[in-house]
Amino acid sequence: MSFQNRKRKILKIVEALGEVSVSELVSQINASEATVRRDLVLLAEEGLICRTHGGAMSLRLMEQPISFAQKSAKNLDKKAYLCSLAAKEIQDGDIIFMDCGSTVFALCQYLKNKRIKVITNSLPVVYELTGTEVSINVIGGELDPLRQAMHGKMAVEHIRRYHADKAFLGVDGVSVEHGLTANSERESEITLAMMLGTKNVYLLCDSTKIGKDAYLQFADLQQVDVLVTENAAAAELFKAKVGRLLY
Amino acid sequence: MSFQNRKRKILKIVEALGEVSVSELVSQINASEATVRRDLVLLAEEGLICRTHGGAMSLRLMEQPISFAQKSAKNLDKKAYLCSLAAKEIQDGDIIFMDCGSTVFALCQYLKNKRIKVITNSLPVVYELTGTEVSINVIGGELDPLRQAMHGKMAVEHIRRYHADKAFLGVDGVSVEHGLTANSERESEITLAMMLGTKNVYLLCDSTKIGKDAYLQFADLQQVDVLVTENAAAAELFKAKVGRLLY
DNA sequence: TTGATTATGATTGATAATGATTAATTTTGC
DNA sequence: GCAAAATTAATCATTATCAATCATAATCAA
Repeated sequence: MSFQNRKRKILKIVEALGEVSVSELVSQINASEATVRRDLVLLAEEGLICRTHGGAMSLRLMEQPISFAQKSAKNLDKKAYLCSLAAKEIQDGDIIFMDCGSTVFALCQYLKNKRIKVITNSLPVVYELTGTEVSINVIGGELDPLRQAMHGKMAVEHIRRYHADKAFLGVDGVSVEHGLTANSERESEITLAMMLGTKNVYLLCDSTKIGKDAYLQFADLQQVDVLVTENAAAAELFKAKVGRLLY
Repeated sequence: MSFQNRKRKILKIVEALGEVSVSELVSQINASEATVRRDLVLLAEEGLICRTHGGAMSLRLMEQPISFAQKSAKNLDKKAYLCSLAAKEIQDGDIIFMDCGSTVFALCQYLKNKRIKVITNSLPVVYELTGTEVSINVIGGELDPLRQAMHGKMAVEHIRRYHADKAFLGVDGVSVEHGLTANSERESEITLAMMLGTKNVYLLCDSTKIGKDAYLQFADLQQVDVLVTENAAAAELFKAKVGRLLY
């Protein structure tokens, strides 16, 4: 079998199983351990798989699910900046949706003295805003313990019942080509429901998310009224696509 | 299994459960204690988890200093006793309502290892049960910052959508003459809604509540299936009025 | 054909990962 | 505050895996 063919097969197997051992590949493909190893090294150099001790892993599995605290610590100054921009758009009396992204969470600190109503499915947001001027409406539903947020059918229905002046939303990726993308279907349902229940959709996006595509496309750029980011250059890419840019 | 994959799994488990023991990880993952420990050390060095004596914690939980457990220290032994009674009534697979009283909150500690679904409007209950075996459904609605619970029309509607096997409820007062009474109208709405959506209504009542009347009567004793208390003498007063006594 | 080149397989010493053991440390119960 | 119990870090032995090397076979050009 040619190298090209083996490479294809190996990639397929790795993607299908997530993780494979060298010996497993040896038995699936008709080749010696030495050959399989050489192939794996080459594939890893091309950045197509992740080499592990004993075999290989798909890159998909490699991206570690970082914790919420970590996520919110990441790019903190970027987030702080774009959140301060976003916060200026919020007036007393506003009713706003906030979803469960870490960027959106960073917005909390700018809201504490505002007399607004926040409707959210994010427990960290709830914790952060309890005991402040903000009045909170918690979106009910099944608790996703990993994301510390409520998801599911009931949550979506809850959102449908309300109408907000503004929605502040996060995504896992946004690009001119593929619009808004997310890694989790359940999470994107929530984000989408909030978009539909709001006059002014604000997308909070630090530049690490821009140009990146996550696995599920769930909305178009046309549905975004204001794109808030900290990177002017990145923002300009979207000039014609979204209602307004804020940076 | 490769280190990468173990790392992923460990992170996932830690994030989902909030806190895990080494032995638990050992049984979930196929590896020795030594290996798990080494992994934990590495993960901790990367700042992805927080190493504890005996296991690991998610960073998220590390940051939450407030333990609602301490808040409800009043009549703790009484409550503990009657909660242990109540907990025995709960089987794996049950779906239960829990309202936002402090007595009901005390029940949490007996539920952590049960494979049940809890539907609740109480944030302390949610916090306490996150990271345990229990699957949680959060009742949405307006957050009452004082009681740390969701109330209002939306919350009542949320409850109406569900049906539970058992409801564990608290009251501010209960007497043979005036039945179940509460100090807060909004809170009693929730309790009542839960009663209506359940086959088996358990009323958790330490003896300080018995014979006492709060300002609003919202339900009759006939609607209570099981009265759980720690005081046998007080309980006997209700013998003819409720379905069953547990003390 | 022949010589060079490449791909592959086999061998082997080196390296890495793991599990068991044990002494040290921390926690817990009194 | 001390002793018992639990947990850990450190060490070592074993095993699995790897990279390097060499040998062989296939491929190709001259």
